[in-house]
Amino acid sequence: MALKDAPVLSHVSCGDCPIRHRAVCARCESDELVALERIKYYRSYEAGQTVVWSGDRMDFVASVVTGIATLTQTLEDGRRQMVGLLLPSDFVGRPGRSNAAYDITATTDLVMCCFRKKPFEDLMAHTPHIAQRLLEMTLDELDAAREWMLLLGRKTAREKIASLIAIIARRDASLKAEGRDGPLVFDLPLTREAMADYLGLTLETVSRQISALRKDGVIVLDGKRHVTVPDIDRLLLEAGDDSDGGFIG
Amino acid sequence: MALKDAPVLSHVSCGDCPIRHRAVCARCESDELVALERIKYYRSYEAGQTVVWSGDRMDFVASVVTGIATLTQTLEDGRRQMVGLLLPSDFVGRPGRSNAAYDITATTDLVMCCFRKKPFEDLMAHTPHIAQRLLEMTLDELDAAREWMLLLGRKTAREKIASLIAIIARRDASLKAEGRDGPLVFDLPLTREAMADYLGLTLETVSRQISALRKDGVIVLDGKRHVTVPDIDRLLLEAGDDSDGGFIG
DNA sequence: CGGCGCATTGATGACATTCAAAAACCGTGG
DNA sequence: CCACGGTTTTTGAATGTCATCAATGCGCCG
Repeated sequence: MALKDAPVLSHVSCGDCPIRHRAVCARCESDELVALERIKYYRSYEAGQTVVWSGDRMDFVASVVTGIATLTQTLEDGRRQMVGLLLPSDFVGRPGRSNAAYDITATTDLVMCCFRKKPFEDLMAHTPHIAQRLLEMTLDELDAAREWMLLLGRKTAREKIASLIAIIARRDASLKAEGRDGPLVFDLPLTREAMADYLGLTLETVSRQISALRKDGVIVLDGKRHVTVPDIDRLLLEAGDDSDGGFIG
Repeated sequence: MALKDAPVLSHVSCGDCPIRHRAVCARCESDELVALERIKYYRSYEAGQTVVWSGDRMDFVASVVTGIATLTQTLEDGRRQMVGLLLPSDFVGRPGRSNAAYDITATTDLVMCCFRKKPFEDLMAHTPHIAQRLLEMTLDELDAAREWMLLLGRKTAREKIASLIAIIARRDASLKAEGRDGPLVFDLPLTREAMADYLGLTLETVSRQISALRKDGVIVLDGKRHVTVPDIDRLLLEAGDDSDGGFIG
């Protein structure tokens, strides 16, 4: 288990950072990195902990180093919708805004590399490489949000589940950089309830559709969380996406 | 055929541009504006025309000057979801990408201020004010997309319609900068079908819910498109949003 | 073992979709 | 001015998908 006794990690050199090449600092030269290094600090959260509540003052921005966090919105009567799934290297918070717009929750044990907002903004003004990278990341997130909107607005429950499993499978494969084909094997990092919040469904429907995909042989389950995808193309077909599961040039 | 007599508008000075203070050029100094002015050109499209198809090569970026355009995604079987609603001053296209990710359609007559991508990217590299503004606009769009995700995933048909009308009403009021209260009056700039694509509904459901809101006195219709909102708070209540309809500090 | 959290399964019903038809609207041309 | 055809919108009835309510099962830890 994770961070029992280390709410703040010891200082890790940026050169050794696992997200060095993907995070907001990806494009920085070594002198820029030194400046970032000077103002950074780590925070960790246990699975289930809330990082900030929507509307609360938030005096820092951060990169996810390890673990997974979610952004969610809530209607007064309790209906919840996840609007962001933050994986390692993703950026948290918004320069130029002082209060959080969403609830941020750690769904696994989580470590973030934080910068107090003011110093970060000042640094950004002098460091185009940071602003450039942040723009690029934000545009990617916008694309992801739009893909997600298609899912929420137009896909069936079964397609939603298949899509989510495909997304997780793809991410996992890219991380492990596995051999091209052969069955994919991974763990679902989300509870049924979190999946429901992601997909705009109830947890019962999520459970039913997962069972259905299992029954039809699209996925194989070992326990609640451990998944094998024997045929990724079959899964993508079920997801209803454009043939290729495709990316843009 | 398309653009009867004005495929390219006469050159308008940036100083006189109606979106000068809100578009991607908003922060530019006069010398920066000159550089932009040198590479800009206008294009117009008639209502209903497609600007580009998803996947097509797109060698320019642009700002909407007047009119409304939409971004939509389509599943193979024809299900469509709008993922962006582009109003005057909104930015179209993505620096660093050569092909369109979405269908872009003019839903009204449309004028755009275009920049060929390469010169724009070069200019952006030397002009932090443009990149800064673009980042800010992209972050705003991301927030809007997330609000939209909540709508798509969790709101009922009636709430979706009320939300859309509220969004249009708010935008319209901010444009006309009207007296605080008193009934709001405006036109819906979208067909029932476009609303359905926006909201993840069928056009029949859109029609039914609009009728229901009319029957309940939440809105007053004059013809198909002309709307009066006698009580904006009532409408916001129907939209199911956070009490204030609110913004973040 | 017993209790707690998470997940599955079942029965029922509400809400939105689908299919179908009628009505209202718009521009055109007589 | 009105008639006409095409398009958009409204309305109706039947169907289906997913939500809701409720009970049961599973795994884990004290």
